[in-house]
Amino acid sequence: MAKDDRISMSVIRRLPRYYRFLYDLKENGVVRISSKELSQRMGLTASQIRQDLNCFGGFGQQGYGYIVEQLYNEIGRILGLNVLTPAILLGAGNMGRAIANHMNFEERGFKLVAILDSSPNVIGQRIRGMDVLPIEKIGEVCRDHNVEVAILCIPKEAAPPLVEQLISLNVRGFWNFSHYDISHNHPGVLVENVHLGDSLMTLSYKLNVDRKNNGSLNSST
Amino acid sequence: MAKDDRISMSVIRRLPRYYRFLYDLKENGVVRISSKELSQRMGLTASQIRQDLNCFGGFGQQGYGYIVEQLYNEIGRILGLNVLTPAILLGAGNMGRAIANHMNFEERGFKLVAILDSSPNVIGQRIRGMDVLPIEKIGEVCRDHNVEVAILCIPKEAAPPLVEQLISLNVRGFWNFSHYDISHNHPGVLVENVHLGDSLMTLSYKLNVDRKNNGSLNSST
DNA sequence: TAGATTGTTAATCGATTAACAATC
DNA sequence: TAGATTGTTAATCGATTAACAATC
Repeated sequence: MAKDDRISMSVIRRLPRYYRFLYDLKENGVVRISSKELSQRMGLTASQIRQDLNCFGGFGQQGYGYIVEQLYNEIGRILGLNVLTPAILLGAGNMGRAIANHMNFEERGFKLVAILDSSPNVIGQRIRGMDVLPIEKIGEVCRDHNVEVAILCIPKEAAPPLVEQLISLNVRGFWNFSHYDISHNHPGVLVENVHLGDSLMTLSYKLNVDRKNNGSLNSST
Repeated sequence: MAKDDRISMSVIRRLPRYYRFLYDLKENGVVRISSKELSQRMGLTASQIRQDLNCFGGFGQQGYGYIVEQLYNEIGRILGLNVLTPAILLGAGNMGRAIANHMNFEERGFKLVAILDSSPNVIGQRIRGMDVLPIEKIGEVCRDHNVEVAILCIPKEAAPPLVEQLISLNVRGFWNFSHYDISHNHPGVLVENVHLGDSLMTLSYKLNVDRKNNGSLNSST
């Protein structure tokens, strides 16, 4: 349904944000919106919004704008949220537990089917209605549930061999919270990195630049 | 110390990753590295690495390369990790607790000075050696510790008024895990957004594109 | 019809890559 | 010195913005 197969990541990464804003508009009973008004609310240019959307098709009506609910649904479909991909979570430490409890997987295109860990302290604990399974069950779980995605909330050192094993078990996507860089080591595998430490250091940088340009006119966003 | 004040975010966002790779090299006893070898390990071009580093100064030696430890320290300094900015964490739910326990703030340029929440269920709980304080103490805490940064692990609805209050208390940086978009509503304020839901939906998109280009030759990274 | 707003092409801007002279 | 590799300029590539004809 896409007009072109090679859509740039810059465009893709804006889609979830459009999706959030459209959801809010929808909830507030807004029926239609023009690229101009949406651009003002989101802090973008109207041109960019129209360009982005037209990568996937003409969802608007000339002279009228976009129907909020329809556009919301289209973007959800483009993001593939209608298909629930089976995923497992590896590592039930602080971060793993938070992700398991906090994320709304079903509304983001995933179904969490199991949580696994290697530590006897956490195996058997109950998280989000699931028993934490011993890591040894990984093969069984992947086979039984056709697991396609692994969420890595494990220490860096543990990552490399686990990634190898998971790939051999037909896992082809990773939501990676570990400090290990999967991407370029494994071409063909789909990776979304969440490097929280990197994000925090970026904020540190911004603060420091701001300090230098101190009392003066400036601030970098 | 920067050669130019306006360094693009594309460059900045690569710095933490350089920092991680250099740390590993350092730990493995590697003393010097050329842009070429680093580029191969990181999956970048050597050209890009040299361009990036030269935004901040000439850290290398012609004919030799870069001294790993020195470059590591320089990048740390550029990121401002030597200055510990006082920060508070708002919201001691799953995500807030995970962030408090999991993040190595001191090595990323921050010092976590307090955790606050509005729910009687969590107020008084002990997290990382700190009692969770009632949200009403926010003014006192900000004043006493010269808090510059707030980490938002709160629901979307709670964010807007809190952000206003925090700005009036001289908080000028946000590490934002909430679904509320601070950035363009508050120019001049420094924001680093961590939209985990957006990241997850992006992964969903990649999987779906891959499904379409199925058995065939392709996969988008 | 007149007014509004899209879809799309063209112009601009920025980021990445290539090339090479400078120099350790 | 010869070889290696940087720092930096020039060329290319991609992404954003502007403009406008198409059309609801």
